[in-house]
Amino acid sequence: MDIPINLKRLAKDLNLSVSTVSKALHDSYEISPDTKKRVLELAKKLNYIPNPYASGLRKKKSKTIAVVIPEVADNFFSQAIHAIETVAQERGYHVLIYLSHESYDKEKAILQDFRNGRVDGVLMSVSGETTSTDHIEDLTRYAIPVVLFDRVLPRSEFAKITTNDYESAFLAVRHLIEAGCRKIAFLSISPSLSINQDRLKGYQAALEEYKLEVAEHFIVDCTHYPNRQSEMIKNLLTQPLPPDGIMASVEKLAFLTYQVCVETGIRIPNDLKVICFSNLEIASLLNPSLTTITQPAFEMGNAAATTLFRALDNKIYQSNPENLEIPSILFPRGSTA
Amino acid sequence: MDIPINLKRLAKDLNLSVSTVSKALHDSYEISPDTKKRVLELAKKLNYIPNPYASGLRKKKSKTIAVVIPEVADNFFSQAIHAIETVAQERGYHVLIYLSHESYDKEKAILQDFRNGRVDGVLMSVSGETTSTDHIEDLTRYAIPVVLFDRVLPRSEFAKITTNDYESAFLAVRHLIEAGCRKIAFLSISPSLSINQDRLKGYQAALEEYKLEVAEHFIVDCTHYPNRQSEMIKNLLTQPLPPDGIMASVEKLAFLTYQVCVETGIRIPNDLKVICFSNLEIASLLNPSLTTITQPAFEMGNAAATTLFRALDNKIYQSNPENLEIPSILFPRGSTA
DNA sequence: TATATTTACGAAAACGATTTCGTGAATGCT
DNA sequence: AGCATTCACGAAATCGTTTTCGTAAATATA
Repeated sequence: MDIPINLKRLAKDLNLSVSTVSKALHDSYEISPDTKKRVLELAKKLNYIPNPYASGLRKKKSKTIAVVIPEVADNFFSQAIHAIETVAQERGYHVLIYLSHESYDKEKAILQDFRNGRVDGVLMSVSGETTSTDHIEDLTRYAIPVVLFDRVLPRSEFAKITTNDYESAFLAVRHLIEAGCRKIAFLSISPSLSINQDRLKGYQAALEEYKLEVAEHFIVDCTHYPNRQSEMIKNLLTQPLPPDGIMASVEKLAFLTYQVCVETGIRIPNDLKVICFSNLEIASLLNPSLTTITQPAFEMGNAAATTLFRALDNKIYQSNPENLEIPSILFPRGSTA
Repeated sequence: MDIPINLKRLAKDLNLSVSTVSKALHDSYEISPDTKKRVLELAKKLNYIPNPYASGLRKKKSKTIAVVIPEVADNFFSQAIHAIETVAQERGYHVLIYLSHESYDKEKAILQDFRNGRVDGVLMSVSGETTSTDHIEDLTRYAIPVVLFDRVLPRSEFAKITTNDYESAFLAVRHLIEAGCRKIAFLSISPSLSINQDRLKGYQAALEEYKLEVAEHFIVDCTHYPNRQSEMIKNLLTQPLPPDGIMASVEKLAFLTYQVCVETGIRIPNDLKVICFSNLEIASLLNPSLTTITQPAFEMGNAAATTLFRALDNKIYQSNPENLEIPSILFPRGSTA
């Protein structure tokens, strides 16, 4: 069993002091070129890796960021993580990942743990239960920058990376209307999230613009009892006056809609047209191909990470928090033909 | 700007020594119940969080594991991460995530960095370029347990969590044969991976069992030039004597096959039947619904994490490394009807 | 030549928590 | 009462790096 190489070991082998070795490795002007060379050579030969806990303790920097998200099962977050990890790796940072499982309490506990130096910064998409910003402000009071992405808290003082949820929803509903829909339902989860409220407002605005009625029972919140979602959609679609268009706020509800339609014999797009926010690359391979509002997941992850690192570079945090909106793109496909 | 609470601060407020406070927080028998209560109350009130870098340095434990995977864009790894994070969270561990981007050099560099205490253990699925085990053995020489999952290195001494790739591939090809296929092609990436070799062997064995010819030009490796994969599949399918069945080793190649078929007018399943290893929940919604060999991604992630924690609990690492095989399940659907 | 400055390094003090060891006071025992 | 334990705590070393400060020797300056 090998024991790790540390500065003391290098110093002893080279007949130097620990401080000299440390300075040499940091290319300090205090150290002669000769000594630097000797040190670097031995360090390389013995494969010296600095102990991150020791230097983290001393420098009060962890070179680590945290990514806190509700779930990873979603395609959006997979792509976002991909982008984030790539940016972090380029900058020599490490990435801790945490799932809040849509629970505010868990999210809060996770953030709590960051207050004593575990991470230098945080990227977060809030849980469906999160409405308060207290737990996040707690962090920023310890000078830990936080960048929210996708699911953000509006009117908060944190940097935010979002997509144009309102406009996208508006355009999506207009797309349904132009395809002939007159009774359009809105499916969502986590109604308290601003992202969902924005989409709902876009939905409502489009209906009003076209003088269509906004019917309360066509706005379906599928948050609770995840195993009853299918049933709720079925009830919606099999009522006496069913909708002829579905706008789903999340991928999963569109898939459930597809399944319910298979079960009940409702034909897409003939009887019902479907559009949803999604990041599925193979939406075009579905039966029928699914019209999506595709969020720029990779770009948003990339922007979030870049913004965070900018905050970490300027020691001054968020004198002027940056809010960035990256537009989604509507891809018309078979489900709204 | 608040400054973090540390033991010194607690000690001062309580008129105690730092060591007494530390012991009280660890419920040491040396400390009186009264003092413990005082300490715990103040710690709670001031929201004391121990500095992980200080205690990590002292205890030589990071309470952190690393997950090293080739890509996260795949559904398999999303689900595996989900399981891993959940297990880790239960046990109070933190999860660092790293992408090797299918590069051996990157994978090696990532593992290098773990040699000085950054993590207590590693979960890994190797890159497509990885054939040597040296960089992993390096880690175990520093008493850092490694559990490989899904893409493992055969005949290595590390704990391994796999699925039954050989049998699954065999059954998949038999399924194609029973559905009427006689000219079955095998699509893969990363041919050097044992996981792919096992699948290939299963494919070959099934063909031999049914006295079908194993044609070299029906074994297509799409590893290089990712943007030529589509072209390679097209060439395969439009040759004079094209295959009537496709067995794809990874999800993505099946999707590309679908797209090529749309372009070329080849009908699935009439002209061509398709089966693939996949973790897509909505395979049944594709056009046509896709027959899959579904890998137990969540279970494998769960098993890998559990195995790693078992190794971390017994200080004795891998006196007898555990190999676990969790079977995949074949779901017959429209693409092989 | 005498003084000032630069060069190149080492000693030691941090960082915050843990742990070993030591010790005065309280308690037990005979 | 006299001795041995136990109790409850504090001092100090330790983990490995970084960084401040101090200082001999070498060089530059007047």
